[in-house]
This record gives sequence, C-alpha cells and structure tokens, in this order.
Amino acid sequence: MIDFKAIEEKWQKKWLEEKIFEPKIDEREKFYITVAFPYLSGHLHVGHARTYTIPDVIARFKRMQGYNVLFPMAWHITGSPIVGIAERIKNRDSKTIWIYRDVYKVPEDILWTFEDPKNIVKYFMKTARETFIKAGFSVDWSREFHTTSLFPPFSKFIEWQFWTLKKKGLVVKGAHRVRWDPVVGTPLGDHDIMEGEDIPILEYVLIKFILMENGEEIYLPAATLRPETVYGVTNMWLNPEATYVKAKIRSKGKEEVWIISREAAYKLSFQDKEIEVIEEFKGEKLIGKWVKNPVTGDEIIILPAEFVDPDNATGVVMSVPAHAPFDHVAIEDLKKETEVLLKYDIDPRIVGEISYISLIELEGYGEFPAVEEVEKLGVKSQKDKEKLEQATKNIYKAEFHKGIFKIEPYKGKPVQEVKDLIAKDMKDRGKADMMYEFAEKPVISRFGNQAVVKIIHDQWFIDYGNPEWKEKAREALARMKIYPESRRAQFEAVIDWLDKKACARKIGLGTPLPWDKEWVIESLSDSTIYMAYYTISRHMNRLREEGKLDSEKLTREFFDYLFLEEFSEKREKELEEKTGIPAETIHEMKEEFEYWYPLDWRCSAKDLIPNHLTFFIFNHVAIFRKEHWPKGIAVNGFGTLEGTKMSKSKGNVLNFIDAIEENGADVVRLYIMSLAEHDSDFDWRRKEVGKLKKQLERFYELISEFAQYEEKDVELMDIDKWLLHRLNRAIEGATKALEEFRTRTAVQWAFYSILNDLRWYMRRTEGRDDEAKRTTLRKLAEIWVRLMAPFTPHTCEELWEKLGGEGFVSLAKWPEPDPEWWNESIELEEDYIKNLIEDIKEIISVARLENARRAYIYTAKEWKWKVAQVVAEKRDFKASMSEVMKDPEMRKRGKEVSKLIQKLIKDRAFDFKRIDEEKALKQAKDFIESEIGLEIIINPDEDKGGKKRQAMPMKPAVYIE
RNA sequence: GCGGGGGUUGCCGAGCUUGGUCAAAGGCGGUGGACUCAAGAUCCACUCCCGCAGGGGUUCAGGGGUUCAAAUCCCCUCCCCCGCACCA
Repeated sequence: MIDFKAIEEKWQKKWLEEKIFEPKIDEREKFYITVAFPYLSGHLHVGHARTYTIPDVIARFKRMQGYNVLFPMAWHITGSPIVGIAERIKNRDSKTIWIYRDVYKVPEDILWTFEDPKNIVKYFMKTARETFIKAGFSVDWSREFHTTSLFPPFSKFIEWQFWTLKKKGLVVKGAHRVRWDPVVGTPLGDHDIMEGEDIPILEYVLIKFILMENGEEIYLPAATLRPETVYGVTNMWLNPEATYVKAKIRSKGKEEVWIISREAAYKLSFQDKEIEVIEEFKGEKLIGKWVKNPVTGDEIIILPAEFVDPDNATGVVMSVPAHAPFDHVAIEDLKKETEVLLKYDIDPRIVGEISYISLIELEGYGEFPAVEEVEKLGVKSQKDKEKLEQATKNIYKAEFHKGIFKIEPYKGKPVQEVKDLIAKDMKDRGKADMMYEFAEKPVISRFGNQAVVKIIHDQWFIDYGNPEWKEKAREALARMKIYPESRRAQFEAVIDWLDKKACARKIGLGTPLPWDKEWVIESLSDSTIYMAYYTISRHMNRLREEGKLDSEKLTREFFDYLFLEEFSEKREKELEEKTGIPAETIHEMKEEFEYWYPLDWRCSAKDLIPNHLTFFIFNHVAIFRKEHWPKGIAVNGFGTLEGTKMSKSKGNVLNFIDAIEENGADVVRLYIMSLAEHDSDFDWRRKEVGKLKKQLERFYELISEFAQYEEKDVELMDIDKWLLHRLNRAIEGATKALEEFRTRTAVQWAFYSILNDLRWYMRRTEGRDDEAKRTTLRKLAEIWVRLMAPFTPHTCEELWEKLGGEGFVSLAKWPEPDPEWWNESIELEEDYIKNLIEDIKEIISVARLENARRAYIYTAKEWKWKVAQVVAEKRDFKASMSEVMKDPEMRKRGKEVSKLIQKLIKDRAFDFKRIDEEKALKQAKDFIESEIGLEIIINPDEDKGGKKRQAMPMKPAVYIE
C-alpha cells in the first residue's frame, strides 16, 4: 500500500515552507485567477469542492506554463445566516445542533461557544483553511482576509467602494416592498420564512367603486388582477359574513374614506397608508346597495357571495360574469336562491335581468368565454371550487395571450397591452390604487408570525437599472470570455433584467454604510470588487501584523490613488503623511494592483450568474478604468451524492474534508475533475471513487517502476514511436482542454488516454525488455507526471522526486508535443492492425470457424492505392474515372477500376493516407498470431477462397481455414 | 407569467458551435474468459436487433422540413430542470 496521506502531508508542508505559491511581481507574464470566496456557515462539501478545485487546477497548469500566477483566497462572513445560527444554538434549536454536531462534527466544547457568531466564524475559517491546504490548493495565503467590520482594512475598502458608487449616482434611496414580520418588525428573506417561501407577491389593482352615503363619496376598492375587465362589471360581491371596516385612508397627503375588509385595513397599513377605522360591520349591511363604476359610470348592485375571501386583498370584488367563471356561477346560484335575495330585500328580478357584457374576442369561444368554460368543465355551483379554479385559470390564460379587446377606446388591441394601459389610466386619474398581496397563504416567518407585505422607505439601492451603466456592463461582457460560452445568453438576459437592488439591511454582520451607519451593506453587495483588494492585501496583512496599520486612516483618497489614479511620487508622500504607511509601501501596493489587474478569470458555480457574477461585472465597469475590466468568467455545476441532491438540513452531505481524509486529496481532486465538464452537474459515487483510487495507485507504481529506467540514445521500434506519438496527442489534447477549463476532457487525455495507450503498448511489447522500451517508458514517465501534476499534485511531486526532477513538479515546465514524435502513419498502421484483428475475430465468430488453423491476409495491390488516391482528390465518379483512365495500365482492367471507384465513392473514402501495409503486417505478425491464435500467412501467391480481389487499401482481404 | 438551459443506446454521460469518418467516446452495471486453492484486484472480449466471411437492419423526446447525406441545421408539439432578488 502506498501511503498517500504521508505523501500529501510531506508536500503540503514543503509548499508552505518554501512559499512557492506566494508570487511577487517579476518579469514574467502574469495570470490572475480568483474564485468566489466561501461563506462560512458550515463545512464545504464535495459539491463545493469542484468550484475550488477547478481554479486550482488551472492555476497550477498556468504556473507550469511559465506564468506568474496569483491564486488568492479569503472568507465571506457578511450577512445574517451566521447570526441566525448563533441565535438558534443559543435557543438550543435541536435541528441546528444536530447539523453542527453530527453533520459537521463540531466538537461539543466548541459547539457551545457558537452562541457568539464570532466563534462560528473563527472555527470555520480555521477549518476551511485547513481543508484547502489539505486539498493541495496552491493558494497564496499571505493575502488571506475576511469581510465585515471585523476586518477593518477590508471594511475601509468597501466604504471606499460605496462612496465611489454614490458619487457616481449609482447608490440611491427609495421605497421597496418586502415580506415583513409585523410582530418582530424585520424584513424576511427566503431563509427567514418557515412556510410559504415560494409564494410570489402579486400586485392588485384596486378600482375605487363609488358609494354615495349622505351626499359623501365613499370608495369600495375592488381588488383585481384584470383591470381591463372594469368595462364588464355587472355587480359587486361582498361576503355577508365577513367583517368590513369603514376607514379614513391617508396616503400621499390625501384623505379618503374606504370600505374594505378588516384584514385588508391591517395589511394596507403596511403599504404607505395611514388607516383610521371609523366603524366595523358585517358585509351583509351593504348587500343590496348600489355603487357606481368609476370608469363606465354604471350603477351596479352589491350582491352576497361566499367565495369572497376577506383575507385576500381588500375583500371587495367586482363581478365580470362574461369573463370570470366564479362570477358567472355565483350569479347562477343566486338566481336559484331567491330566499337569500329576499333576506336582503333584493328584488330577484334584478339578478334575473343581469346581462353579461362581453369585452374580449377570443378564438374558439363565443361571446361569454367564462360561461362556455364552466359548461365544458361541468361546474355545478360555487361548491365546485377545484373545477372553478381550473376554469378561471384556463380563461385567464387564454384571454391574456390570445384575447382581443372589443371596447373603445382600446378596441382591436391585444388584452396583454390593454391591461396595463387601463390600469395606468385609472391610477393616473385617481380612480384606482394598488396593493401588494401574497398569491397564497399562509406565509409564516421563522418567528412563527403571519407575514405581510410592507413597503419600506429610506432603503438604499444600487441602481443596476441605470441605462448607461447597463450599456457599459454589456460592453464589458462582450469583451469577456465566458466558459462555457453557452452561458453568455444568460448573462445578457440578467444584465437586461437587473434593476434597483437593495444593498443594505439593518441586521447581520457587515460593513456599515459609511454615510448612514445604521444600515449594514448586505452580502451580495460587499463582494463585487474584492479581487482588487487581494492585490494589496499582502502588504495590508504585513503592516497589520507589525502593528503599523491604523485602519481609520485608510481614507477614500488612499484607495483612489491605489486603484484609480496614475503613479505619483508626490501623492505617495502625501498619503504617507495621512495614513502612516511608508510611501514606498504605498508605491509597492499600487505596483501590485497595476501588475495583477485586470483579473484574468473569475470562477464560480453557476448559481451565482443571476447575482454575484453579474454584479461583479457591473461594479467593475462602474469603478475601474476600462483596462482593468475583468477578462473572463468560468462557471461550473454542482454535485449530487449517490444520485441525490446534497442538503445540509437533511444531513445528506459529504464534507470535502471527510472525503479527503477517506480517499486522499489527489483521488478526490482527480475524481471531481474527471466527472463532469463545465456547468453540468456531477454525481459522487463511492464505488467509483474507490476504483479511481486503485487506478491512481497503479499510476504511482508504473511511474515508480519507469523511474528506475534510464534514457539511452537507442533506435526505437515502431511501436515505441507509436507510444510517443500518442503521448504527443495526449499533451496536445490536455493542453487545449485546460486552456478552455474543460477539466474532464483534460483528465481523459492526461490520464485515461495515456493509461489505455500504455496498456496496449504493454500488450504489444510483451516479452520485450530492451533499452528501446525502457527509454520509451522513461520518456513517458517524465511527461505523464507533469501532465498529471495539476490534478494530483502531491503524488506527482513524490514521483517527480523519484524521477530525479529538478525542484517542484508544481513549478516544472508543462510538456509540449515533441515535433519529432509526430508520426501519423505509425498511428494508422497500428489502427490497421487493430482493425484487422477485430475483423478476423468477427469472421471467426460469425462463420463459426472455431477450429480454424490459418488466416491468409491479402493486401491491396498498388493500382488500387492509386485509384484510391485519385478518388480522394476528385471525390466524384466521373472525374475520378477519367483521371484514372489516362493510365493505359488502368485501362486494361477498366471494369474492375470502375467498380472500385464506385465503392470508394459510396464509402466516402476521401481521407487518403498511405501506409505500408505489408511492412506493418510483418512487424505485427507474432502479435496478431498470439491475439487470434491462428497462423498468419501474408500475401501468399495462392488465392485462397478467391478472396484476393476483395482487398482494399486499409482493409486487407482475409481467408480463414 | 418572464428569463436561461435541457431531452442521446440498461443507467450516468460525451457528441451537437464547424452536417458525412456515428450504432454513436468514456464510465457504471451485465455476460463470458484469463489469472487464482478461492475471493478480491487486475487483464481480455462482448453488451440495439439479425447474420455459418469481415455484412445488413432499426435508433439519438414526438412530428414535419432542408440536403446526395442529420443525433447534428430549420419549424412545430410534448416533457424536464434552474433563476425571478434584497437572500447566501
């Protein structure tokens, strides 16, 4: 057994000691790659491992190619989840404790310190760093930092970023709707919601129907998602059993009196409305009264309906029976229940005479689509709720997409358009208002309270909706490389779609907004340009360690100079005065920024495209000069575990660190890199990992063995040359794949393809043990180890040492194809032999020739090769024929030639490459014989079985007896 | 609803950008064989259907089209996944 663990520790120690991954500026070309730093609310699992392994592999590859590579790492602790965890630990929440104690295996004595969020951060920062070191990541740890005010120099950097954005008018104040816990008084993110986190918020239009009471206008705001149907209202619905209120509504300096459900009054009080309830009463009080449609002026009656939910929007509903199944059915029901009407003193004739108003032309339906749909689905009464809902859905969808409006002044326009026009018009003229409401209920906060929709003011936004900014972001994207390229469309869509993004909140860890300290910059907003901070972070850390850094003095002008201005000795002197940092150091920082920027690659998992990665583009173009705009983004997919989604709350995770402990870092790295390409997801399977481990052991053993060989200057045999040629191919394939972040293909070339070729080579050279073979294998070993080094760096360091390589393999030169090794005809010959063996085997099995003794092989005659060459050039029967027939020798066998050309054309054998078949056969004779267990006779004079003429170039005729 | 991406042979998953060399890589699973006292590991062969001579047939969600030629290009239909924000 190979002790991978010892090997890994040995090299990790050496790398750290010799600081080989801590680059300084030098004359080499730079390569700067970063990955989205992890949020430390727990351990990283093998799904995350992919995100971090890819850039490490690329960094290692580029380093070997001779670039000066910077690959830094930091930690993200901004936001509320960590605070929330601390809270739940403090409350002894059993699930949280289970996750941290049993899934993340946090020692008990440390677990209880998690009541303080700082300890969570401390613990996971330490373990994450250990994990990354154990994974063999070639990170420059001298630049490590973390976010929030707990790390003042970075916090100052974020303050600078926000001042800069604000100065450019990109941070603005405004109102915004949020889900809100009315008891605790806090906005609710997805993580803060216990039930109903998927429920969307709808925007209802409230159409203010007019009720005259003692000469005074009172409004009944009917809530609707289809404002265009205001033209088809025949009556109004109220729930007679529900409690309604009459209330003074003050909004935007105006005061009106509304009648709405009691629940609505409560909910509207969170939506910019001041509400003063005058009286409370049952809905029945209003049944039978008449109200005026504010748009058409029609007088309509208020009728009772049990389907009206007082807890949905205003609890006031307008009735459009021609286009709303619920309304139609309710009217039909009422027609049958005259006693109900009499109870409210309503003349049943009024209901009987309600005439439907058709508004929308809909293909496939007549005048009243709702009526038809109700009949079609067989709805009997209001009790058929499910069917009614289905009918409503069908009609709504059909009318919205295909409906044409029939009423002036919107006649002939699609409903889709009219809808917004009418809503806007009503609002502008004060005839309508609006209200936010959950599409479904309940929505319960994690504190156990029923959530409401609140409009909050004084909210700070980053204005991603700014058109000029968008334009710049588009330009930057167009100049960037995106891997995989197929994701570009999504980036474009996100840039178009992004609008004002709330950038600060009142809870959680973070950097306070510098001009409004009660707000804390939220986590997606403080992580957009920190790649620039890495460039100066080494110096910051050093100054900090030496106690020479007063973060309070890191002013805006300091960062302005480093990141935005030209070099200036004078400025450096001034800043030395102001910051206490030596001018020389300031100069070095600026040099580093100018050297490393722009960022070459940003890596992340695909889930960050709609937010972080796009914000990253936006913020860079807003703040930095064009030459510092980022150059590329590479996104990767997730991972599943034995076919199921990883989820920490279900405990279905494999921690990255546990996977490493169990299998070794190199195995985990190689496995993850080989599983999936780009942004497709991979599936972690224990069994396969075990298999890979064995293969890696084999790799180790093979190279160890080859390391004992010496390279000599000897004549190589064809099969040796074949292996070297194949090696060239592998080098080329792996290099090209890595350039495009295609790790899976790269592993296939760098590992599996060589492994397979080697297997074939060993088979072909069985029994040979000469200097040529040893030399070949030794050459292979030296290249193979380097090709594998980005994937399995520890193992390769160890093997590199065995091979007597200079220094670290991590810094060794990436192999390039040797021009002298290219040899396509040898490859073709080898394929030729392989195909022949397969053919013979097939013949034996199909013809059931188990007792055969000999195989006669006939290669194609010279003239056939000539014909093939002509056909390959002409690719056309006539042209080939006339060309060939110029040769009198050919004319003698005209018929045969014509047949051959026909066949070649049919087979589209246009890829003409000449090999010496007989030579290849002779060299491989012993091998073929041992493979098929028959005696081989090459090109005998006797035409056995009349097969001779079947021989084609690259496909010899065979006769077996 | 809006936006992004997919449907490939038992399973996973390449290939589709630049139509032919695609019955379609690789892995897993399965079958047979070598090795072994045996198991494991390893290696070899086969793994859509048919075939007593290296061949033929039917496939790449479904339907239609372009082309000498389509898994690959175009159109339509069906189905699936992901995002929609103040949340990491």
